[in-house]
Amino acid sequence: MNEARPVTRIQQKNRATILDAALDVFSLRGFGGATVDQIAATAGLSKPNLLYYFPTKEAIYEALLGGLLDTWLDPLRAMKPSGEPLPEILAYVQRKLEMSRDFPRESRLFANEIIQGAPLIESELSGALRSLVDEKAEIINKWADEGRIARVDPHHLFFSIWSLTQHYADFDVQVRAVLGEGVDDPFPEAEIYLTTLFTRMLTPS
Amino acid sequence: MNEARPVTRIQQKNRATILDAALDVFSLRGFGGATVDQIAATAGLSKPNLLYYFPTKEAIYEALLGGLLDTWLDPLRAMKPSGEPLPEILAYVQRKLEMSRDFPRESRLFANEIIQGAPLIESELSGALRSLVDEKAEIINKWADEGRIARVDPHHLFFSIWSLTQHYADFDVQVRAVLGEGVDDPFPEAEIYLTTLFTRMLTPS
DNA sequence: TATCTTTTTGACCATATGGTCAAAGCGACG
DNA sequence: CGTCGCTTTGACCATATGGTCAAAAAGATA
Repeated sequence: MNEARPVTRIQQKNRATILDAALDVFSLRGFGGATVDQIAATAGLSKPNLLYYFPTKEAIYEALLGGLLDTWLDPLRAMKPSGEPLPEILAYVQRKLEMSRDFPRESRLFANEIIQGAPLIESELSGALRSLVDEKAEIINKWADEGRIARVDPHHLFFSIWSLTQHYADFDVQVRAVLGEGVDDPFPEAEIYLTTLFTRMLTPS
Repeated sequence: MNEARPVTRIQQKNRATILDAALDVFSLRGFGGATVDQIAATAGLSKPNLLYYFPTKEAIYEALLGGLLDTWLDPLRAMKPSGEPLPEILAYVQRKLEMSRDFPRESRLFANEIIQGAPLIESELSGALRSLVDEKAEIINKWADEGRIARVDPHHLFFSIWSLTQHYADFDVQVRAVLGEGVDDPFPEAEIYLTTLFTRMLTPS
């Protein structure tokens, strides 16, 4: 019973290679726009060989998306009611911004999925995501009750954190086009700006 | 020389129908994921008939995208240096939010294009878009110089306006999933939240 | 080295897809 | 009513695409 899946070295390596290549392709073209041949070529494998590791194109996509939402929410999970309100929130913003900087492909994959109606993860959105957000929204409300931050709609606060941080990954091309050649890394300025924004908005008057 | 294109009633109607159907399909599936058959079916036309009005799938896509950026920027153009700073900016935010509410498909089409690297409009991004933004950034800076708003990075200010407002169109599914069944229109609350956010951030301390 | 399992591949298949074309249908106008 | 130009369509085509399969190649194991 020990080897239901005989995960060999080769399998581990090739699965990882395939998923990495698929992330490249899916995040750039979306599910429908991606082809198995493109993924196989990017991975440096023949198409039948790729299909030896994953039975279908859907299976690759699902493997990528599975757990992505979880990873995406880890920074929010880390927001503790015991901490100081503003630093906790700013830390969350910063972690999300770091994810946009370090994992832009994952962000774009996620964005693509949502824009296209989240056919695969809608249940998770209204399940796990929603309950986590509701739970954390309570914390925000409690902090506001205590006068430790200004009162804001907690759900829209989270929306704003998501959109502001993910924008730098998803709309990277636009950001760079607008900032021009002179700016090769928008993230340091983004961090300053977002810190200012949330500090000013949440500091009790 | 009056009728280089003999735009008949039928042509006008069918072109409009096709573009509307194409907007449905492209905004939901992206360029690569959309098929001519889907568009034709949505438009209620046969495929050859559709291709009588637009020579290729690309042509339909380009027709949709052409001018979309322009329309998208109109609210920004309306921001006048002669007005009161905060109301001008809040009006811009509100107009953008209204566009997300009233034209979500256009917003998603645009988002798809950018996420996928903006192959078609990158030149416009670093051309027309960039110069308009630079011009309006000057105004923001001037207002800050005069102490009429708090100082912020104007480019990132625009990024934040775009991302916050478009989020409600592009990530609509997620927004609704998180807010739950009880909320059928997130926009009124969004407007309040965004007004609060930008007011608090931009009001001079 | 011989054997057994895992991995890789060339050849192949059915269907989907973007696009063409000649011919038929239709509507305005003299 | 007949003609002429615009519109529509069924049939068709080449290529792309997701996926299969039997057999060869390459490891692992004894």
